[in-house]
Amino acid sequence: MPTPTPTRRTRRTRRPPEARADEIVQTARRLFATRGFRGTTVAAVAADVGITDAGLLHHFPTKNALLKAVLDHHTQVGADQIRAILAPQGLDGIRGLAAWGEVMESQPHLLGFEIALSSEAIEPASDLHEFFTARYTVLRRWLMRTFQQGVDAGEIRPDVDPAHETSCFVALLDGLRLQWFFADGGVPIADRVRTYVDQLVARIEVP
Amino acid sequence: MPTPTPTRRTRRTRRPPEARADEIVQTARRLFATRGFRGTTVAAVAADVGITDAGLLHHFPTKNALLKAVLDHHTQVGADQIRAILAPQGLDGIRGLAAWGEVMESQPHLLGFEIALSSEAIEPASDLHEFFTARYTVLRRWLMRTFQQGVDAGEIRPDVDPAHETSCFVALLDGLRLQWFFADGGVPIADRVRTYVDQLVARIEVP
DNA sequence: CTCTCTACCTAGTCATCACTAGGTTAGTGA
DNA sequence: TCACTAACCTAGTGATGACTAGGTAGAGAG
Repeated sequence: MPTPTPTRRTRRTRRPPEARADEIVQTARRLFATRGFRGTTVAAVAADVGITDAGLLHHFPTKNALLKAVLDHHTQVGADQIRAILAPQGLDGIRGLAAWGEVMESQPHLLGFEIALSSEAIEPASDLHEFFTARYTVLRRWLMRTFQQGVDAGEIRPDVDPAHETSCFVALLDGLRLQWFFADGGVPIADRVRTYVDQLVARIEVP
Repeated sequence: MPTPTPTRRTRRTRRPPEARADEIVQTARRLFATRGFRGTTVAAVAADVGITDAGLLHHFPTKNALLKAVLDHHTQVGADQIRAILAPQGLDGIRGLAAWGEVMESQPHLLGFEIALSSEAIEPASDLHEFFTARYTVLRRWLMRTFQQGVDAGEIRPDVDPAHETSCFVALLDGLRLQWFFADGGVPIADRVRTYVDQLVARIEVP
């Protein structure tokens, strides 16, 4: 038995930096989603991409820089989705929320990502805290505006409280996300959201 | 300058093992709530108690043993609360859920605990995953039974789906917990829960 | 073909942290 | 008062993981 695991010395596949950086961010997002930020090692991300940890740190100088890039990417994607769903105004916008559950179900890794990171974002000092705070603020502002449009247009009862409805709907989404992971047998997120929105519309629309 | 930091050699305060173990579990729960399990070191818990890490490991042989003790304690306390709130049967049990928000608001450290640990519970292998799964199962079973009692007693409309209402209520609680930490200015959890339950009761009760 | 630039590697360093071996002293019971 | 148990301590060990210094080779420019 000669050399143990010869491993075909240095089969390097060199890639343009931008493409490699994208690949790293995608992989990191996937691993963060299952093991969290602290629970994911730089080496693990690098191995999944097919390079070494030192190789990865050539693209992102520190682990925190990688986190920042992942959060930026995530924010970008999330904002696009929010915009798409909340494009219609007023009550139609609210009706459109029924589709949100399907969006969530189609991207389970995305669900894990936010759960995994939310815990590490509790201490107010962290980058993560800022990220989550910003995300909530944006989402709530969009939703509240949509409710308010409906009220102003006379489609929604004037006694409906946009702040309350917004809080509850966002809470529903976050809570269902958790159940997706922990309830045995799985929770039909899309069904739950659709039914909730149906009941919501029935309750708030002007007859 | 002789000895640096003399630190009053060995001011040992020795305590009976049971009292010390309790103290350690309480402290660990508090630290887990802000930094998570991975983010909390054994030494940090020990220092907060006033002993060394080795001293702590005399009471709990490994960090995982400590986690298990904390989870057991948490489960005990949580189960007592669930039982107390869901003591009334049927529609009255549902009406009683309005008080849940106040219970949550009165124990913010308890909120953090579950958020902090839920993220590390995503991977199905961990002790934590089992803990959360069990917790959800118990809570859902209690709630579904209460809804079903109401339907059977003719207090709740027969077309109400207990599984759906249960999912949504639990999701609301979990989601509000998150908002408690991330929404600027804070979310009035108790108000949100009470209003939600009022609307729920109005929607499902037989006229 | 050669030159150069840089993506990537090898081989470390250093800090952190769970855990251990063995000593020390505070209480407790006789 | 005198052991004796055990709740602590000191001082490690080894594993892990972020990050670094300096070398190597792939690929486009000329």
